[in-house]
Amino acid sequence: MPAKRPPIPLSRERIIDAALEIADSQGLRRLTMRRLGDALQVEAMAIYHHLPGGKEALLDALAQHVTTVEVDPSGAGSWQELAAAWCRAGRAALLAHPGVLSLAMTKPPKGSAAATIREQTQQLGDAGLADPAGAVRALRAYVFGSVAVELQQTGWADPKTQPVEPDPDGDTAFEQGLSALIAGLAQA
Amino acid sequence: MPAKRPPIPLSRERIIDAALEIADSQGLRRLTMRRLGDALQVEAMAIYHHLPGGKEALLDALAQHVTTVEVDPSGAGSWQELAAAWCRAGRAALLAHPGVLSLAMTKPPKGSAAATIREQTQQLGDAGLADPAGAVRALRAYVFGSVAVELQQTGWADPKTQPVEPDPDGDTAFEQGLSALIAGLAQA
DNA sequence: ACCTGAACACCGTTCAAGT
DNA sequence: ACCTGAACACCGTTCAAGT
Repeated sequence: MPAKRPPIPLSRERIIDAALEIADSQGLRRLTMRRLGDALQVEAMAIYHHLPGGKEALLDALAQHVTTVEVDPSGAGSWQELAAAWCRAGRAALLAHPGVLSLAMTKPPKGSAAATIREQTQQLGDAGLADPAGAVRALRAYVFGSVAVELQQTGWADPKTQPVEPDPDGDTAFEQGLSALIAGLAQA
Repeated sequence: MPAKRPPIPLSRERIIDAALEIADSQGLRRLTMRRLGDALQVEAMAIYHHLPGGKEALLDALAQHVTTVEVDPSGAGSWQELAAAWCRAGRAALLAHPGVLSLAMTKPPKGSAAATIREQTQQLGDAGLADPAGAVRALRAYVFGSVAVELQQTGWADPKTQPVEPDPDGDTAFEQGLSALIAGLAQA
């Protein structure tokens, strides 16, 4: 008979991971401090010790987690390729955690999420784009929106249990719209 | 002293209007069956009589309300103008009720919302666009996303009380990205 | 037919208390 | 320092009961 395993100490990171798993598999509505405590083998109240802001801070952290992305600009030959790389990375991060998309789109970007936007703007400016701030705004809008539409279309509704299979239709639709938008930005 | 005014009978429409007002002014998190009942001068339980699906049905109805739009195609000379008209109408409907944007983007379109998509696709096909379904998907994505980004930028966060003032920056950013996308669709 | 009151299982969060 | 137990105000929803 195995001994009772010593409890892994709670941490901000473990809390966020467990919360993402619950939101993705059961929907944001079922992400509850008490359920989160259960998943972490701990009373719900213990969470407050590691996340002082309570549930609101947890939701902020989840939004930040799926909107923080890095792209290495050295691989891209033109601002068009660079913009496309940022968009693909952003889409992948959002699709990885469909349960918290609504938070990602709703919460104003803070911390690492805001840093992501600044870096993207900087890189596109360096790559020679005339209005990088406007472009980043348009590209972000497209990424958010296309992921939302894709999840609507694949039938991932909030409380369902469907894992997100990579959707070839979603891929090509995304790439087509993306080329269209980038082509349009080049003419502006 | 005025007499106690006779209670206006409850109706699905009054319920939805009151719910939108609460969500817009106080945030979706504070939209509660009990608070909704208070706003309607009625016990919360009375609502179930008019909205059999309970709160889930209410949220569906709210999403439907802000994603249902009509556009008269006779005013547009080209599919480009027609597409722009649909996008502006869609954006206006979403901006009118910022509190339920996350529902609009998350819930799969049903009923009149689905009908809106079908009609838009039909009209753009009639106007000569080659792949109307793909175009509508890209345009919807852009509208959803740009409204989300605009609301993030104007600082409308879920629980705040800010009314949505028309944002000239949002207007021009929207129009610029929109022209870019439509121009790109023309080349596809 | 339409609304209410009481009840149930469940929330988020506090606070004092344990170790 | 880190976690627990009990408590409080508040949820969504049911069901029998009122009118």
